[in-house]
Order: sequence, then C-alpha cells, then structure tokens
Amino acid sequence: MVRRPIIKPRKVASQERSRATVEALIEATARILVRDGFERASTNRIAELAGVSVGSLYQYFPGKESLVAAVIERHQQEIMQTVRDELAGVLDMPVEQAVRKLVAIAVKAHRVDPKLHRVLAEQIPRVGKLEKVASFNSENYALFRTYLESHRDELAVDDLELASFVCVTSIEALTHNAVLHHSRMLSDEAMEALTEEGARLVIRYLKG
Amino acid sequence: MVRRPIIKPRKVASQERSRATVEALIEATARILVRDGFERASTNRIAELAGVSVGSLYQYFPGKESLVAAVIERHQQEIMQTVRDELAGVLDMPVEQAVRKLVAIAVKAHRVDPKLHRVLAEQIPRVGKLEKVASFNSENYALFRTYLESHRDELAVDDLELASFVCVTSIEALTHNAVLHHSRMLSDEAMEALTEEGARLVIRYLKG
Amino acid sequence: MVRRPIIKPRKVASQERSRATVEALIEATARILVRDGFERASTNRIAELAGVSVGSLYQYFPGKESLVAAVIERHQQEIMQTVRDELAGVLDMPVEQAVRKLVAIAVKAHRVDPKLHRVLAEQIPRVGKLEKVASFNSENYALFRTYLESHRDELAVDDLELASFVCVTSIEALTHNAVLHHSRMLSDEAMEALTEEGARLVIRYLKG
Amino acid sequence: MVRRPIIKPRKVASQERSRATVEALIEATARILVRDGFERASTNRIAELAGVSVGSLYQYFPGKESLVAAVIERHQQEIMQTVRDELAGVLDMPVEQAVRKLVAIAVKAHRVDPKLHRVLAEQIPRVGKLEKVASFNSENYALFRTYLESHRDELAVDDLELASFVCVTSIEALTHNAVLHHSRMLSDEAMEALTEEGARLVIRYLKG
DNA sequence: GATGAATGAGCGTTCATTCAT
DNA sequence: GATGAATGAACGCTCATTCAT
Repeated sequence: MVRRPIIKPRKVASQERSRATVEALIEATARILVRDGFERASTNRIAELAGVSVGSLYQYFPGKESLVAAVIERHQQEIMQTVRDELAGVLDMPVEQAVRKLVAIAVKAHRVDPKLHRVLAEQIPRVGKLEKVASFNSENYALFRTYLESHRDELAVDDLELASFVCVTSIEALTHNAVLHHSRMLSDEAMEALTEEGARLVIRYLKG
Repeated sequence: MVRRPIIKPRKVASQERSRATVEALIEATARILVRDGFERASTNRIAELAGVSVGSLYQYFPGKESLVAAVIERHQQEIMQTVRDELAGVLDMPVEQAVRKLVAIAVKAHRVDPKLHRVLAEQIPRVGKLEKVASFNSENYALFRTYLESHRDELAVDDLELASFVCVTSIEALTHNAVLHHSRMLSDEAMEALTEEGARLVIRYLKG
Repeated sequence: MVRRPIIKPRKVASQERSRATVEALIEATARILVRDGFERASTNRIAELAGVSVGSLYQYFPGKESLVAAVIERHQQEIMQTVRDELAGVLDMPVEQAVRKLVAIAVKAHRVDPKLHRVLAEQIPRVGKLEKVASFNSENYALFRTYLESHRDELAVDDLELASFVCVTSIEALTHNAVLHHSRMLSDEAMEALTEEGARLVIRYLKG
Repeated sequence: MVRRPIIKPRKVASQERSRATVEALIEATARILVRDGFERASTNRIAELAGVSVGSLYQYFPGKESLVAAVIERHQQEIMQTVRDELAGVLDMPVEQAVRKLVAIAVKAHRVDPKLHRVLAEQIPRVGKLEKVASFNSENYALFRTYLESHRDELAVDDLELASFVCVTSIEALTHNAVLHHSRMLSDEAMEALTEEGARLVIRYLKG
C-alpha cells in the first residue's frame, strides 16, 4: 500500500486552487455562451458565475478572447477524445466499413455538447486569436490521410492529400448541417439515413 | 382628354435621393465589414463612411442588424445572379458535364466579392434577425433538385431530396473551404484540380 | 333668406386651411400626449398624426414647447368656458349655496378631458414657455374675489385677497387630488361626499 | 473563547467608498435638478458633477429614474425628519393650538431646500418608477388622523378619514402655493398672515 | 406654402479592463 | 494572490430642427 503523505506540499495546494479557478472560469464561460450568447457574454458576468472576482479572471486570462479560446480548445479536446476513443480498429477495416464508422464518429462528435457546439459555430467571430477555430481541426485530416495511405491499393483516387480534403470536408459539412440546421431531421431513422447517404457519397468516391 | 406632361413627375428626384442614401449605406456597411470586421462595424462609423448622418441611417434601417441583413441579401442576390446566368443549358447536359459545370459555377459564385463572403461566413453571429441567414440559400437546393428529377433514370440514388442535400452541401463546403481557407490552393491549376475532384465526388455518388 | 355667395374668396379658403392645419396639429399633440406621454411626444410623430409634414408644423409653431403650450391654452379655454357656463346666477346666491355650486363647478372642470388634464398636470415640465401653466388660472381668483366682494357683509374674513387665495387654492387642491389620485373614490356617492366636505370647509371658513 | 480583534473589519473601508460614491451621485443629481432642471439632467452630467464615472453611476443606480427617485426619497426623509422633530407635544395640544403648530410645521417643511422642492413638484414626470411619488407622503395623513382621533370629541366633523384628507390636502396646497408661486409673499409678516389664515381655515372646519 | 430627407448633438447604457486596497 | 469599485471610450439610438426641392 502506498503511504499517503500527511500533509500535502503547499505549492500543490495552491496549484490545485489555481487549476480549479481556471476550470471554473472556462466552465462559466461555456455556460454563459450557451445561456446568453457570445455578444452578451461579459467578463464581469463570467467572473460572477465562476464565483471569482473580475480581477482574478484577468490574473488567469489576458482577456475575453482567451477565455473563449480556452472554451473552444476544451471543446475540441473533448471531441477529439471522443474521436480517438472510437477510432480503435478502424485502420484495419475495409473501406466500406471504415467510412461508415467514420461518418458515425463524425455524427457522434457533433453531439458532444451540441448547444455549445452551435454557439461556437454560429456566434464566435473568427477574428484575432479566435481565427484558428477551424470547423474540424487538422488532426482529422491527418488521421484520415493515414487511413487512406494504408489502404491505397483499394482506392480509385490519385492524390491522397486532395482526397482527404474532399472526404473530411464533405463529411464534416453534411454532419454539421444535419445536426445544426435540420434538427427536426434528428429522428433516429432520418439520422441513420443521412449517415448512410454520407457514407455512400464517400465510399463511391473512394472506390470509383 | 387630359394632356399628359412630357416630363416625368417631380417626386422621382427625391425618391432617387432616398435610393442613393440607402445604396450608400449598404455599400458602406459592406466595406466596413470587410475592412474592420463585424464587431467594429458601428452604426456611426457606417453612416460616416456612407457620407450620411446617423439619423438618416435610422430613417431607413431599424438598426445594425438590418443593415447587415441588407448586405447579405444583396450579396446573395449577386451570387444567385451569377448562378442563374451560368445555368443556361445545364438542364439538358448529361450528368457528368452538368456536375462539372455546377461545381465550376459554385467556385465562380464564391469568387463574387470573396472578402465579403468570408466576413459574412465567419463573423456574422447567427442570432436575431440574422439567424435565418443561410450560407447557400434554398434556391440552390431547388435548382439542383430540378436537375436530378429530370435526369432521374441516369442516377443511382433513390431519395432525390436527400441526394440534393448531400450534393449541394458537399459542393458548397468544398468550394467554401477551398476558396476561403486554403488561399494558397488558388493557383489556377490547383483550383482546377479541386473542381475536378469535387465533380468526381458528386458524379460517382450520383452514378453509383 | 340670406343669399349665399357662389364662390368664397380665396383668402378665406387658405385662411381656413391654415386654421384647419393648426387645429389638426393641436389635436394631434393632445392625442399623443394622452397616448404616449410627454417624453415620447415627438414633433415628427405629431406631424404624422396630424397628417401634415414636419416642415408645415414648424411653419405654424416655432417648436415643440409652443405646441404643448397651445394644447394647454386650448384645454384651459375649454375649462374656463365650462366654468363660465355654469357660473350664471352664482353671484346672487347666498354663500352656502354659492360655495356648493362653485365646488361642483370645480369638479366638473376637472372632468373636461381628464386624461389630458392628468398628463398636463403630471408630465409637463413647468419650464420656459410652459412655466405659466398654473393649476388654476388667475381668472378664477378674480371671479371668486368678485363674489366675495359683493357678499362682504355675510363674511367673517377680513382680507378678501387672502381669502380668495385660500379658498381657490383649497378647492382646486381637493378637487385635483380627488379626481386624479383617488380615482377609485369616483363612485358618485364618494364624490358627492367629497364635494360636500370641500364646500363645508370653505363655508365654515368664510362664515366663521 | 476567540479573542476579538480591537480594530474593525477591513471591509468597512471599501463600503465607505461605495457609500461616498452613492452620496455624491444623489447630491449631484439634486444639484443638477436645481441648476439645470429635470430635462437637462443627464446621467453623464450627473456623474461628471459627482466626480465619478458613468460606469460607477450605473453600478449603483439602474438609470436616471432611480437617481431622481433617490433624491426624492432623501428630500422626503429630510422633510419628515423636520416634521417629526417639531411634532413633539402636538398630540396633547387643543385643536386651535395644534392646527396653528401644524400649519407652521408645513411651512417650515416646505422651506427645506425649496428650490429642489420646486423642481420636484414642477418638473418630474409622474411616469414609470416616478409615478408613485407623492408631494406629501402618506405618513402625514396618518399623523394627522391620529391627532383627530384622540381629539374626536372636540370636533364637528363625522368622517375622520375624509377630514384628514381635506385638512392635509388644503394645508399642503396653501403652503406649497405660498412658498413656491408667490415668493413676494414671503415677507415674514405676509407669511405669518398666511399661516394664520390657513390655520383659521382648518380650525373653523374642524370646530364647526 | 408644403414637403420630407437630412442633420448631428446628445442621450442612456454597456463592458473590457485597471488598480488601490 | 484576490478583490471589486472605478473607469471611460464607445455603442445604439432619438428627435428637435433645417432646408433644398
């Protein structure tokens, strides 16, 4: 059995407190973005909801933009975690099966905190520090590219770079539109139909 | 019989003045959106750039949102005019040729004032009056759907509604990403390659 | 039978038109004051409701204040007409009867367009041209004073000037408060009780 | 037992700062009302005169109306303090003496910052939050009523409620008009005459 | 005279950010 | 470090008034 230290070193305690404050601020920002929208999300309100003074907010974040950037960062990490979790085994699947799986993953990824996702997609001005908020980050391209490379012989496409761009962009757009703009479509069967159709698009493209 | 005056009624003069003011305001809004971004586009600045007083601005537009909405409206009209101009004859083309043409049109459409297009896509908060602003309006679905219907026998898809959604969304996303986010790609040959690849995606999907 | 002129002189016609415009503007001002309150009563809105251009408004009235002043003037004329109409014979009445009649008149006067009366009393800033808006104009003092003088022997007061001030002020205040602030009191019997009590106040004062 | 620190808690300092700011704002509002009138009293001007930023103003007051309401509140408190200070012993006085005292009190009350009193009476639109602002608050009715009840047998009036209304309204109106509109009357002797006459009005009414 | 488009000072208000405590 | 009162530039918007037509 591991011996537990009776007292924790002070530094750690304060570090933990810092982390907790930072967490609280990011969480508060996310909640306010969802509740009030970007334009009404003020630093004072965020600090208040986080149970922290505005002064402290500025101790940890240089400004509003950073706060929002951190929310985006965290959201993308969560999405990528979901993606990575689901990705196991895909590399070994044949194209048809793999693509179906990938589309399903994309849908699932869009359903991680969809309200926040929507605000981030629709209300955040892609300007300054926030410019980097790509719809689907570059890791996806890399992952998909890797798959294509290891299945190159089954494919009817020449330029894998281009093909990755085409596939990832299409899947992302279909999923995004479906989830955000056609929420009525979200009956399970409609969603399945769409998933299937998206997969068909990509499969036919890749296999010629 | 009453003799009709040869000259036009007087009122036209002042109507023209109004029209000019409205035009100037919309144009100024567009220019400021491009130059300064949405967040820095204030009614006072817009009025100033339009060479008009704020008061006049509010005589014609109930607020900033309306102004931006008018800019979007105008931009979409211009795009749709481009699309309609190019569309002649497409209905009678075979699928391969038609799709190539359509993708080319989409690219061309995205090159109508691409800086403005980018701001509209990236910085306009989809909130309030601006909520219903679609990147690609529904007319496109309708046009594409019409094509699919009249070529139904050549196609390997069942649900034309769904197929329209899939195709239009994909083409739009590819074009959008290509034109806006990968400006390096904009060498003519790269663009041609992309156009070709987008067309291939859709053609293979439709023809099975 | 009086011979009617076949055509009216042009001057009269235009004078009538002017009068009609002025009337319309005053009426519109009164209606807007009642409907929207003083602060929201703008010259543009007044002109619009009057069916006249703002320009014309300024042809007849030098500014907003004048318009409001005209409304007050008109309202006071109407009140004084009511007062004068009812006043016949009061001069010859004995004090008790006369005072009762006068209080009744005051109540009646407060019921000429009570909504307008209320706005004028509560929302018009007594400043500039509008300063002269006395609650009850000086004609009342004069009329009452005249009565007191011609009944001097029946009275137990020395200074008739002072007595007029005391009586007119009291009656006016009682009536005003009753009509404006205690509108629930306006059941006929409550109002009668108040009238009677006001009369009693003044009668006892005057008769000692 | 925990030893109590001799010095006061630290927070008092900042609380005092807040209090000072609030005080300064109310005082500045009062001064601007007197100096410039209600219509020219803008939040920016008030803040400036208070030596405080507009932001601070809005930290403590939700808007201009609240500021004015606070001024009215404070003014009424001062008046009521004056009234209460003078009221000692009145309850035990006989009617004649009591009424004379009460009228004198009313006059004195109207001389607490009469310029401010005038602005509040003449320029404040009785609208919104300011609607319920009475010139003379209901405490006066209560106080007077209490006196009447404890001297009921000396009185020639039936309905004490009604009598209170009649007396308080009359005294208030006489005092108000005398102090505010007939400033010439303010020679000491004229004022005394008026006080006496007001007292006479009420005494005769109450004693029959 | 009549029109109504145009004006622009000025209003009430918000909010990212600072800094004395 | 933490606090929160204070800041003030800047915003969206109104409206009495003017003046070219």
